[in-house]
Amino acid sequence: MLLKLNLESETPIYLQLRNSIIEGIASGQLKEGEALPSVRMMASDLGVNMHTVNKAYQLLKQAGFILIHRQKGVVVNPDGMPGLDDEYKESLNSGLRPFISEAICRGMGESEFLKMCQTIFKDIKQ
Amino acid sequence: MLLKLNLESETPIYLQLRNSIIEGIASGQLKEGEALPSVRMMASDLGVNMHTVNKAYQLLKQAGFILIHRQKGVVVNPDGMPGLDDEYKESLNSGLRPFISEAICRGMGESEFLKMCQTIFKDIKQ
Amino acid sequence: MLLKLNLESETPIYLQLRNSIIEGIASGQLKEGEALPSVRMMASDLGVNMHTVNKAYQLLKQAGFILIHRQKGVVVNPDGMPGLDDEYKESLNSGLRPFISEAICRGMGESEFLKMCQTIFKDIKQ
Amino acid sequence: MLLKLNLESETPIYLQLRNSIIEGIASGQLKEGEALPSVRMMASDLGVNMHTVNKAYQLLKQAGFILIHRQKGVVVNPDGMPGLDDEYKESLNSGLRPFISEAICRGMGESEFLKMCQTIFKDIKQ
DNA sequence: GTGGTCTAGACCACC
DNA sequence: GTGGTCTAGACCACA
Repeated sequence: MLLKLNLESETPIYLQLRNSIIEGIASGQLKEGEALPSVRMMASDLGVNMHTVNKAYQLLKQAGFILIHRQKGVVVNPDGMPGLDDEYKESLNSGLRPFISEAICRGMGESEFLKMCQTIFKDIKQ
Repeated sequence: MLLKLNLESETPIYLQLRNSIIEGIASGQLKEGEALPSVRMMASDLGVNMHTVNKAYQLLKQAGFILIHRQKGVVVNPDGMPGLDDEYKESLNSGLRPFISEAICRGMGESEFLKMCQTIFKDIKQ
Repeated sequence: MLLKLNLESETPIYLQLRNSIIEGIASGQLKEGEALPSVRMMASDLGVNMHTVNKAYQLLKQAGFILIHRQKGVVVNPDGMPGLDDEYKESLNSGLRPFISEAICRGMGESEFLKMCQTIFKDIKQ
Repeated sequence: MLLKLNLESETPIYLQLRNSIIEGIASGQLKEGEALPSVRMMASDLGVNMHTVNKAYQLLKQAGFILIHRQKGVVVNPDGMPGLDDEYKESLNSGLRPFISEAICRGMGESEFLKMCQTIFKDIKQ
């Protein structure tokens, strides 16, 4: 799996990394139980600091997307992904709200917005 | 118009402010041409620093949502909002992508996601 | 003579006023010895504060472009315009420098820049 | 590269700084990809506040002259300078107009004005 | 170490 | 009164 980082983006690298891995899982490129490169390996591959990769992994582990075994390394959680609890729905809601507000201001209709979402869905699932 | 800030959020205050004002415009609570409180006024109302409010205003000005007259103060852009240019669409796309990836991972179906968006649309427009 | 003000510009109104009057003289629309509206008159015509017009007039008077008689009112200096002293040349030089620097950075050639100046010359002189 | 500031000038420090850096790029003293001092470093060098330097950097970043990496610091945009779009030409035109008007009033001929521009061009490019 | 954010308080230009 | 500029000093996120 190829990870794309934009070192000049406003988004911190560790978040880009987190997002890329989640997108990899969503798209099926990373399957449950599949191994991920070690922290050092990925850091070296991407040319970023080890701490940066570690931070992304810790975020993913804490949310339940991956498991980190001291010896066996890092794997996509074989017991399934974290679910749709209320806390997540609430955070998703808060996260989307500013995007939708701005879209309305700029004159984007609801249907156009939904269409864009559908396009992204298709694009991720391929 | 009542603005709600969460001083303990990870989102910087000036961005929360920016988002709240955009939502206010989207919802129609703030109409084109309507005046906004002066930087000092709003800062005092919200209990934050003048410069924090100013930063939010500058962002909104730069994007074309508001006009800042040196003396007359701040008004919602009476000539209409910024439009749907490609640059914006691109940024919207990039911004939504991580949310959709995570939603897919967590087992949220496309229809459920779209429904949530529709709910937010309704909620903002009231 | 019709003065055009942009109340939303970054440039202070009194400077826009000063510049417009100078351009009027340069273009020949205002001739030496010709009368200008009184401070109150012009302020009322333009819908701006009296002090603002006064500030523009004071600037023009100090530089020698106009004369202000307590009774007779304001006239374009009938004894001719201020000349090309070294101080002015120096200030012109300093003022143009940033424009030329940026033009170079953005890839505008010297000839293209000079052409733009010539166009402005023609446009003012008509 | 040596920057000269005039703390008593009417031009705000952050603008002087912006102009100096642009002139540095135009003259070739600052090359594309070259690093600039950190905000704190430059502030300390110049004896001004960090925020003043930051404001200049933010202006330059927004216009596309430099890139700001959160950790690596500031560099002259290695992908080249911003181009000659219509918006810039318009602003250049508006910026030059008052200078040309005044030059005409003061009896400076078109050729003399163009000559001065050429001199500045040479002076910057060296 | 870097830039990002926030505060507190000051003076000035403009109208 | 408004926003614009500048200072001084603080804490945090990031790498």
